Amino acid sequence: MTEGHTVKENAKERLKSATLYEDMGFLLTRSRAVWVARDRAFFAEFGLNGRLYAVLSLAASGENPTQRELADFLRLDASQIVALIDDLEQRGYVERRSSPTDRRTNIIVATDAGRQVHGEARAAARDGEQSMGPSLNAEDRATLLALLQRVAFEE
Amino acid sequence: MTEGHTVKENAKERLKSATLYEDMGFLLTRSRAVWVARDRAFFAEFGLNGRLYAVLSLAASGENPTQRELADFLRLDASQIVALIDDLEQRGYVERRSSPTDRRTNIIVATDAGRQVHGEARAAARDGEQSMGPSLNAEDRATLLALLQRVAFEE
DNA sequence: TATTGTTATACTCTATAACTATA
DNA sequence: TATAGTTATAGAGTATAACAATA
Repeated sequence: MTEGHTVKENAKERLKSATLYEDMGFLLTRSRAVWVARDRAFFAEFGLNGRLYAVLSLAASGENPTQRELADFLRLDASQIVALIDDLEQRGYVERRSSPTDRRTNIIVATDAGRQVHGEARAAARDGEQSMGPSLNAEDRATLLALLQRVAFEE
Repeated sequence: MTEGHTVKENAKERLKSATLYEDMGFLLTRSRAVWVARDRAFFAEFGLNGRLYAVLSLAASGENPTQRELADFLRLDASQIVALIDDLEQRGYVERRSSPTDRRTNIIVATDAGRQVHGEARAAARDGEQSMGPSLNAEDRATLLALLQRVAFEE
């Protein structure tokens, strides 16, 4: 039993000698999976997931994004934004406001309820990161954030 | 036209003021999407995708992993490993060898052809990163890699 | 009893194409 | 002609449950 556990952990360490352990694509994939699996629990408390949270966050930013701008920023197809907005709108968290200058475009803004939920979900995720997150100090965290911002928005 | 492009880019910059731009989960998700979209072209040349490449890479590592060990290292369910190995085995890139000490377990090893393809795919991805990748210098890249290794394997 | 590999299933995410109404 | 939003569809990725063989 304890031996089994030890063997399994040793295997995990052993495989770190593989070239894959230096592969950026693999590390980004595994890091993201670990991170969102933890976030999921905190967001589920508010009926949200990562994508709904992201849209709500931008809607609550005060920048009045259009659906197209949401799609570009989140790197999702415009068709996916439709379903996400539909969902949040039905719950009364965001509103579609037609632009006064271009009747094709919708401006997405968070309602009071939407801002409230976003604030609570954000706090829950932040607290969760502190209690269960990786052992990154403030400096490491800021460094990682800055590097990811460059990779994420290079295209 | 050029104005439209400018407006769109400004919107993207404008939304960076949102709290989401500091959100680790979002940045990991977007970084991964950007990275694997680029990798996809290089891997497709060899009939591979990110997950097949990862399994092949571990099979070619010389560490003789079992299917269970592959699942743990890649953070995939054991049932997903079955299909990936089936695929690679049919192409003659890996073999299932039953363990001499435990008849339940399969040890996965790359064939000569598998090692060959893995080497070529790895070189193509590396070259592609240099020509199309983010403007990270060697130090930034190493820093990012080390931080991601910690996040990816914290659990 | 517990673990390895396996099959099956459902759900989410992602990628594409085509349509409409406006510009 | 081009763009914003929408609908539809198929494929890839992910999460769970259950089973047979073996430990």
